[in-house]
Amino acid sequence: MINLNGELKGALEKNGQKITKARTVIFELLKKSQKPLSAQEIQKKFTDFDRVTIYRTLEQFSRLGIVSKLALGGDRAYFEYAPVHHHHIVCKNCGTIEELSECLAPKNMSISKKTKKFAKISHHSLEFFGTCTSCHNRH
Amino acid sequence: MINLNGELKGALEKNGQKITKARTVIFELLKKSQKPLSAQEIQKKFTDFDRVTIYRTLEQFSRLGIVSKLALGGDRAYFEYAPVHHHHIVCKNCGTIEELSECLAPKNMSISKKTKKFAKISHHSLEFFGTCTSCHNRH
DNA sequence: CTTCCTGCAAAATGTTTGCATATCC
DNA sequence: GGATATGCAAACATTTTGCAGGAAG
Repeated sequence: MINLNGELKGALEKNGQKITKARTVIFELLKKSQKPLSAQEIQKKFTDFDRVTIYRTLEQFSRLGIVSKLALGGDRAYFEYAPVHHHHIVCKNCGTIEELSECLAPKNMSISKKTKKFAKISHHSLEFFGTCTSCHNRH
Repeated sequence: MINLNGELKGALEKNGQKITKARTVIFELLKKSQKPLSAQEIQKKFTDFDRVTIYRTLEQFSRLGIVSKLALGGDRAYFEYAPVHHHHIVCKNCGTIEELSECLAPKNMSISKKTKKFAKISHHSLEFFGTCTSCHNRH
């Protein structure tokens, strides 16, 4: 927690927003997590913060572009610190999420050529679904 | 509506489930739609069906594999009749959805080689986001 | 006439908003 | 001290569940 926060501090100050306990610890948690986290998972770690604070913080981080918000097919949103864009595999059975290293999707440019109705492509989401080994073995 | 329903009829009968008005018209609507529809959009077309019936029907179709359920980043689910797998572009501003013709994602097999934790990959979701021409022009 | 479906009411879940108080700078 | 954050309560939106009456085969 020493000064891993330069990045966060910069993004917040640029917008006249304050460095608070909640923002710092939530950012740290996302940064060290090996997988995307939902608001509830974060809340479970920090029961002393109200869930509203967690939602507001995550939304803000996503707005500032310091974390990404993912739609992984379930009923809730996931957030991850992802300086390098990548994809995920989600277990249909237990929800386990694994990250895949590099971006495997076609370039936005090649998509622009295929659309009639869009002026600009800004990003994409590529997620895989399947069965993780432990659910698979457990039959 | 004459006999476009062979497909639906077969899938329902195989599972001892009944062919009803709601199922028939919702299936027809999805089949002729050029884009994925949400439960609310369907309800708006068929105000005489309860929204619960619409949710149950869509969930059933998705379970039977005759429609696909999509997570397009918003807060609700979308459903489409998609005998041929494809992707979409969604306008970040107005939500307009355009279909892209073919599948552009890497083959599941090539993904299997990249994961340590998964025994099987069953499907994927690839969606693009951007600004549609009409939102772009409207500034 | 039995089984499955639908509507209604109610609940569950995830997320957002309003406002008074607390915290940051 | 002034601006921004937080907690609490309440609202909201989407989706799910329970149950009694209705339609399908």
